[in-house]
Amino acid sequence: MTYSIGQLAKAADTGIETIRYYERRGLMPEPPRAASGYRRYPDDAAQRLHFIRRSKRLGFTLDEISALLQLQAGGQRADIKAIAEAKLEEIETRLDDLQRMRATLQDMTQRCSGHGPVAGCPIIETLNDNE
Amino acid sequence: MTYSIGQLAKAADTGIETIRYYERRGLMPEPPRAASGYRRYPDDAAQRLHFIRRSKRLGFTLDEISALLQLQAGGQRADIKAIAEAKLEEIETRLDDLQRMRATLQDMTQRCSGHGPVAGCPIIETLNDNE
DNA sequence: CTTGACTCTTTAGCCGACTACGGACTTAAG
DNA sequence: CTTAAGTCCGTAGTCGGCTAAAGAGTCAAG
Repeated sequence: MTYSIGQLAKAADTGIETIRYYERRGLMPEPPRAASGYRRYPDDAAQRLHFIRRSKRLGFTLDEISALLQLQAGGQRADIKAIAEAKLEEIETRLDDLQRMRATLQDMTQRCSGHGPVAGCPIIETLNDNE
Repeated sequence: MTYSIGQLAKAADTGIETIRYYERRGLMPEPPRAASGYRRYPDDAAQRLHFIRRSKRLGFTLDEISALLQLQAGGQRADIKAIAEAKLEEIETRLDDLQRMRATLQDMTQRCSGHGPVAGCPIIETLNDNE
């Protein structure tokens, strides 16, 4: 069984343009074509596309996903793990940043009554504090 | 005392180009010019730029910062608070997303020995799982 | 057979926030 | 006075990941 690009898109919940974009980027291999020039995707294309989408949801960039796909086709487990660990660290850094931002925003909104004029508003005052 | 654009940039730890960009965007008012055409910033320009940078670090977009600056110059505290609360929610959503990503990445990296061939690597297997 | 949905390619645009470039002029330090 | 550093302006490029549009050809249902 083969998929048209539209069927494949539906199966992976992406857009057609996205699939063609992945092809241009080298993430999806060029599929065989029908006589008309239409792409005819074999079964494993869906699997590959799912891999890409799932990796993306975990925060991997398309370049990183490229690397993962190449390693999947023949690489060392250590290399895969290294990429995942690097991503984990990256996400933890972003979490730390966001948690700090949240703390400040929480503090600001709690201290602001939400009534009256802007003069003396704790939020504005906090934003005006240098450092 | 006045600042040249370079001095102002240094004071707020930004680039000169950034300041001119903020001017084009309407975040920084157009300063008076010397006879040569050079920008001469009054003292309060530094304050305003600090406000912008600090807001940015908290996750506000330049458009949101525009709104905050306008409210600062004459608005209701409720409007300020609404913007801050919206940003807080946005950040909490992003935190939730990242925490889910972290959990999956942690699980994957812990289950992967990091030794041997890719075949059977838990990370790859997880990425291949549909849904 | 018709018609509407699908697909093709190439090229360009979008988001946000800068950042760079080039060529000319001005200022500050020595 | 010299010279290096600063500044001017306008335009265009960057990053990542799509997304759109135009215009033509193709497929599937009725």
